[in-house]
Amino acid sequence: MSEIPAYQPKAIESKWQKIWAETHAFEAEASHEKPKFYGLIEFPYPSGHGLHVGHPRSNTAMDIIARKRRMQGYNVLFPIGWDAFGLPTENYAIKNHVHPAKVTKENIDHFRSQLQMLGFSFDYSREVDTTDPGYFRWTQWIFLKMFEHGLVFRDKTLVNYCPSCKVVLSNEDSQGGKCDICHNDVVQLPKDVWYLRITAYADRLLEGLKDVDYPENIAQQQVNWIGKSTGAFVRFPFEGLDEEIEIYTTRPDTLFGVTFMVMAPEHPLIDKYADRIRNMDAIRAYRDECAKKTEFERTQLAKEKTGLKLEGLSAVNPITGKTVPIYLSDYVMMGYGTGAIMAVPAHDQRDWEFATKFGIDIVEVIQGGDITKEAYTGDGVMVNSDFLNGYTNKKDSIARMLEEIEKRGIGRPGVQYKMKDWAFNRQRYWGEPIPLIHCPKCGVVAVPYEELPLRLPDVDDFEPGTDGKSPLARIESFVNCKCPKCGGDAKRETDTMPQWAGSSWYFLRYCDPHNDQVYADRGELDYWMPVDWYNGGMEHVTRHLLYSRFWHQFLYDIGEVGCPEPYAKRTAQGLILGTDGEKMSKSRGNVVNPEEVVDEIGADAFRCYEMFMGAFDQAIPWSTNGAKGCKKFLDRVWRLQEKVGEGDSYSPALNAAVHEAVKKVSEDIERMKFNTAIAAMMSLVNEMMAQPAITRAEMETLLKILSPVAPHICEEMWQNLGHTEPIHHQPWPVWDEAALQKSEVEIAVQINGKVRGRIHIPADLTRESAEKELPENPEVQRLTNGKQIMKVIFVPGRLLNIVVK
RNA sequence: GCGGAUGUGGUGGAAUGGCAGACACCGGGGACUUAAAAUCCCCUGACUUCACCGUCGUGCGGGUUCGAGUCCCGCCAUCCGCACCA
Repeated sequence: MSEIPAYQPKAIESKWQKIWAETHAFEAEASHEKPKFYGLIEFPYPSGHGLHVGHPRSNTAMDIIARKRRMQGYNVLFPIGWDAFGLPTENYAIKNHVHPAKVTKENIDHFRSQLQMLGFSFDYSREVDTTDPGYFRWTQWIFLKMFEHGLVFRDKTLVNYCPSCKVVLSNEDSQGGKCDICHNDVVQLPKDVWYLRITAYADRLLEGLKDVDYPENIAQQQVNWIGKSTGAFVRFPFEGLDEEIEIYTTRPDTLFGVTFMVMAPEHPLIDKYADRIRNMDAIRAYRDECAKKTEFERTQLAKEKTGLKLEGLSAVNPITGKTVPIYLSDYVMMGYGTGAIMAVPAHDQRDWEFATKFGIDIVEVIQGGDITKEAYTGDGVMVNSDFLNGYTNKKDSIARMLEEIEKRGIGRPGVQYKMKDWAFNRQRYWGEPIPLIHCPKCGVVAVPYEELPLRLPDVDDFEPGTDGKSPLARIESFVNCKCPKCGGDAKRETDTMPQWAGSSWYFLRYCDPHNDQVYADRGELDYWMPVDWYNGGMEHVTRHLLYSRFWHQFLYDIGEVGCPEPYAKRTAQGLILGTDGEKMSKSRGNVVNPEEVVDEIGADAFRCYEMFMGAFDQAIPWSTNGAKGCKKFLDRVWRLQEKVGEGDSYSPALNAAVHEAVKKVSEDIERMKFNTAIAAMMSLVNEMMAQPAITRAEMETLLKILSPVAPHICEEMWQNLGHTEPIHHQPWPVWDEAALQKSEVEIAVQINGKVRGRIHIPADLTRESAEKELPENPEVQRLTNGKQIMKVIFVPGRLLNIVVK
């Protein structure tokens, strides 16, 4: 035992980070002999602000798992890269008159150094950057494959448009009517837009969830977002016209209760028959009114139904032959179903409200509620419904009605999804150019594969055009080209891909990042894929996680990858909040900078606190004092060096405690219970500190199980013990169940379920003999105090409960 | 409205139906020190008590059980996501 200098995290950490870099310590092995482990975190968007303490939570967790896997003998792929296209960089570039490529490079360098400061065991040799032409060449390649297979199409519809960012947004990017980038209100505009047909994969995206290990809330959120419903399309003829209007309903069995129909204000059939409609002026006024409403007004304030009747146009109920009036109302959306509904006010609350306001008949077809007060949506006996009368079961009545609908040829069963096709083009500069060409003769033609990558032209004006076009549209040399098919003059598509394009397949590129022949060698893909464990944020569940599953499923379908789902297991971390319990943001001024924390307590203590502060999947406020507590813990670990003796056994109890800690830490890391794993190590260290001496083996085992959490200090102490091989090459310790066994245990004695005392008993006492012998124990005798014993319950190692009268 | 989660000391949080509050933070007391920092030791859910003992205690109300923070039924509150989705 000798004098040990104080723990100096700064020196130790930079020393080991340098050694790891020089020895390429964490690069995946090229050989495919070992079992593999592919651990993934969402690659960061390198913003100008750098990291705050929330970002490393995911990285630290997966780093711990990756380090443990290496020690368990796996060939580990734990890569890092940069999701670097996107609007914040472009906006920064515009404001400061620098090229986004330059900003991106600076930001990446800053991010990389921040990550290295924290000692993550990334394989930096496999870094990818989505803005690198060598990367986005393959983003464009996959896009063209989709184009080839009919998954890319152009359509003029109402789209989400952010007037502030001047871009069209997907549904996923405009959730809640707010722009995902600037959080301003999104408006609905009719526009020509490129779509990816993600709805063709809606069922696959649902089905695939059954074969992967996702937490319930993530799977459920995807299910809700996809929003599958089954029902029927039914056609109602217009009275006196050779034209039908189709509706979608989930309750075709209520067809006899239809008393009116409602069309979305923008429904195209209205314009088609404008000359027959007598109140077109009023209709146009109503449309204008609806278009002006914000999302908030439409959903929150519009409890009161608005609308008006179509004069001069009505429909016929195809099952009853009765005339049905048609109304216009904005509670019916053009973007879902067919943009028109059959209204059954007795059994749909929205229809009920509308009917009540406009004095329309309400006809009951399902008994069980009071339809004068509100719509009845429960089950009941069907009435007023001809051949359906007497049905009591929803499933049966729907099946019967579907049969009838098909027999009469007035409709068909059908499925609807809330999820919409993915609006894929952005009218901005800093993204992958869409490799399509508009030829006046041939139409839309793909850029030939051999011409990829289609590079971004170098310009110095990135301002989005006022005409709703991308800045690329102003560059003649880029726009004008020859049609690859006919050789005639043609023009390039000038929009770029959305932020989510590059991230939809990056996990595949990591498998073989430097390949310039294919996006990744098939042998590498077959070895590494699928990702074994993917951790990330909840905010990506209905965007990146859905999009990338879609791209991967497509690649699987065309035989490019060998597994149908990209991620075998997905987990998500909770947010780290500011010390005030609010979400960290620059505007709130509660951002904690990791550099300052590391400067004060070191990266190891920082990592330790990130994992110790609370349950991994819960949101937790940052505590500066809590972080310091972890520094104190590592100080104690460091001082343990003074206690390492030459003997090979000092305390059997401590030896058992070491085995217990190995077991607890091994199991807790797998369950992402990092907080209790660290608590177990703290307890062990406290116990060790209380000993006069500990053995070298005990010290070494502690260092091994602590090393994934606090790698630098453990490498240093490992080296101080005289080792020349690094600790991350050591095998993960195993615990000995036998060593956990104690000869004697203390159990609680309960009387009628309340703890009254404690006794020491032999650990191997069987239930049978315990229940017979223990009531004789003097302490138990004292507690039962001569009362009549009704029942004795013995839980080995836990307690004895005596029921007395 | 629909879906998901959460509710435990002053704080963050532990707890396969089996000793509630592990492990920390904060706070209090003591040791060491000229002093401070660091470190070490002790106390720290509430009420009662000098102390032991005892009583109460996991959002609220019921229930199941020898035994409930945990399971069941009914509420309340907070957070997140979606939302006039036919």
